[in-house]
Amino acid sequence: MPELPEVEVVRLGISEHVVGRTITRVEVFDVRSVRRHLPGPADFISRLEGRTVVGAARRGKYLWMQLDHGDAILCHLGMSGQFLIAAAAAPPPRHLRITLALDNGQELRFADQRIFGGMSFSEDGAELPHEIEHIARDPLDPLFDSAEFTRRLRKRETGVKRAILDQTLISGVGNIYADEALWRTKLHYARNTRHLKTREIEGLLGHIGEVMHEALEQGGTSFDALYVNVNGTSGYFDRSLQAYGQEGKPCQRCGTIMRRSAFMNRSSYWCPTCQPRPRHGKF
DNA sequence: GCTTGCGCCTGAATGC
DNA sequence: TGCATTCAGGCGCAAG
Repeated sequence: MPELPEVEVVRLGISEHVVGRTITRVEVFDVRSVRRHLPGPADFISRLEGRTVVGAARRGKYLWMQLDHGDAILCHLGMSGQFLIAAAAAPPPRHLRITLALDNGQELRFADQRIFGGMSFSEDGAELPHEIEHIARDPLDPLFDSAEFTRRLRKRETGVKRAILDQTLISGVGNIYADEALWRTKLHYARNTRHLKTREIEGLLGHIGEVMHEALEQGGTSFDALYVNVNGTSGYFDRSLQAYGQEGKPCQRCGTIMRRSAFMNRSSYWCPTCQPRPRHGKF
């Protein structure tokens, strides 16, 4: 499950291995991986062949390869997407969906088991693809505006976790890091956004950034010439999670048994002592 | 305009 | 053993 730090690692890998190269040939092995490209796979292929990649950019979990003449290839890893760099002669990985052959004998390969991810061509999208103009800046973005986030959060009438998972308010926060940041801030996921104290919002923002920076430090060196990114599971997931997946284990802060609750067709993990459930109508 | 829940996907894990 | 069901989650979209 790639979270924002893993996507940033992928972006760095593409910067190093793909930028400056020209795409000589494109193969689409599963049309569902280009379903966001509405004109279809044939158009996708014809738009890319012969183009040169001049940069790699990211907003939230979206990343795009900037092309010559101001266009872009917009990419999302979804749940299981991976980019790999390999020699053209190397055996294809499992779940290979798209191959971009480069002018140095290597290929950029997109593998994606569950096909939640994909690629599309974005005309004039080099600066910011119009398809993702609605996506808010992410906490690693130097232009992220904390005051604006606080103002917009307060206008919401919903649970705090639901809000931080909303990509139009703040991007790049997934289910796992949301639980981690809420645990660190000692906030229950259902706390009402409208009644959060300023210091609670500031604390939450600080902890979101903290979680992401820690993951980035751990995952930032995990690619080499063979793998742009091994996959979404950096060592961070195994060693450093203090909330997500910890149901039935003692809270690492107070020892209370951690709980899991159904939330938006998935799960929320929380400590009943550190993150007390809001009383109805009170919070 | 804002909030909420569904559907897309596969394969590992679980249940019978 | 084998088949069926459940679960995981990011995001767009439609409905409320």
